[in-house]
Amino acid sequence: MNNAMNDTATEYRTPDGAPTDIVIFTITSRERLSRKKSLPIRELKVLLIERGKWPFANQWALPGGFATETETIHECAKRELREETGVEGIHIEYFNVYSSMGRDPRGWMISHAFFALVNEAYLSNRKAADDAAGVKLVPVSEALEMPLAFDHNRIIRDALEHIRLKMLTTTIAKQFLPKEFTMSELYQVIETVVPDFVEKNFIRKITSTQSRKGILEVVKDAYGNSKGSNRYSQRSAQLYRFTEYQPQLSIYS
Amino acid sequence: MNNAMNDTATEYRTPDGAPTDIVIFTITSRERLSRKKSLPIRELKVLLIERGKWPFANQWALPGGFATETETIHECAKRELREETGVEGIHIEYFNVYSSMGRDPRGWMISHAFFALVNEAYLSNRKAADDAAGVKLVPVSEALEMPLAFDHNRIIRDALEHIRLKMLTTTIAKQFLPKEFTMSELYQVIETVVPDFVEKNFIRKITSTQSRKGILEVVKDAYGNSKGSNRYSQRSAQLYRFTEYQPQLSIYS
DNA sequence: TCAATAGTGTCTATCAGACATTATGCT
DNA sequence: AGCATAATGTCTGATAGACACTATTGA
Repeated sequence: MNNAMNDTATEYRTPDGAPTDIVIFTITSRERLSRKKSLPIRELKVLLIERGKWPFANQWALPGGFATETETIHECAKRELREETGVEGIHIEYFNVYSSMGRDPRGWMISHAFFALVNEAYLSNRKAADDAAGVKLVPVSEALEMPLAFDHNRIIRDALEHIRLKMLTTTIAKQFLPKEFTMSELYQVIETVVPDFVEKNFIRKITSTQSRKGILEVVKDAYGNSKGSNRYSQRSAQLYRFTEYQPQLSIYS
Repeated sequence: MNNAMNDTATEYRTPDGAPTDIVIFTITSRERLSRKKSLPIRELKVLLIERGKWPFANQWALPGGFATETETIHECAKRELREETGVEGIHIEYFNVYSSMGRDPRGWMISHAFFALVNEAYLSNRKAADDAAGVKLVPVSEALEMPLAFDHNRIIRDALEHIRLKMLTTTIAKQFLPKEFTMSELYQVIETVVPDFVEKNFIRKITSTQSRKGILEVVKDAYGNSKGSNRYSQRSAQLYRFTEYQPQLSIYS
């Protein structure tokens, strides 16, 4: 049995670096021009930075940077996320490694790709400062069409596929929402990430279906009265929040 | 914005190697002693090799090896799998990276972990040759208790968590089954990987539930008669096979 | 006949999905 | 009143889950 692990590593050429790339997703929302009280237009965007140096100078790329030997890949990603957006404690998740030959003209680079989900509110203050510094939020559909540095188009495509799956099978939607939200906000967030999501009786299912009602809970005020919001409509809508509960999905049951 | 990606990589210390580790799962089945025609005892096992050299000489470890610059990490894993088990075209999937400091006394090693699901039949011929060469199949529960090399206990634990989730949400069960199988075989495989899986009306659900009946199809012979097997019972059981269909799971519908 | 597995009948509460209808409250 | 959003009523057929029951056939 020929097992390279039994040999010393020094016989081999070693990688020239272990960078991380982070696909930072956010959902922006803006009021519709026509009316004040109506559901906002939401858009899924990804944060890109403009490269200053070779390679791919002046091209747009994903934020990221090289890992050092004193940190794990995950710690590196968290650090880069903090440096790029100034936020911490945000949902960040590893999803794939990119290592094809020639993906980086600087040498043999094994890149570790993460995605992060950031609430628009966290980025808003940061945004003004970044406008001057070659940082922008781009609608995902546009980003996929741009000529990005390295294999970053591919990485964004893969990340998008991941968060679409996760949006439907986990409660990551909460990353894009305030703590308390209305059903139509939740529905819009899901729709924004997964465009072909259609669920006619959405409210009913969540609220009156035995097996699913554990996901959300009604928000009540100090007196036990249920709390509503009329941000988007005249009639106020019930506010909900996510619980800790994550349903077990199975194709066999 | 301090972005390391804009600097040249050569300013930094580089990793000493990019190994892959592969958690090769298989399900062994053996006849119950008491009776010939009865459901076999199935066990989830993982393939371990005995290390010959420093570090962790004579300790058991996951198979794997160093990637070279001319192959991707995924290609490396496939190659190692082929070298260890002699099989190709098997389900192999990347699931995490391990990079904590000091995980490998040889230096800064960023290890990429895969799991592979191999049908017992593929390994059986190989097994005799390997017995002499420090290769063995160990029940997963035992492997987790053994003092394995590196952080391989952790890697196996993570891999197990992954395949448990995948067993219930995808059709990877087919990797452990022959092309045509009975319901009780399928049920046993699921049970073996996910011990607390209980589904009383299993057969009925798969066969008569609109939304799920696309997963499996009844096997028919050349004359269109449905085909059965009486390997495990006197009364012959209907044979099924997986279709290409994978149901979409969602917590919201 | 028994043992071991395979498969069906039947019942109830719940759910999915469609569609119509009503509620709220600002302009 | 008109409007946009929120929420409920009502119907049909499908499903989940439980449990009892019948079927098959080698030893």
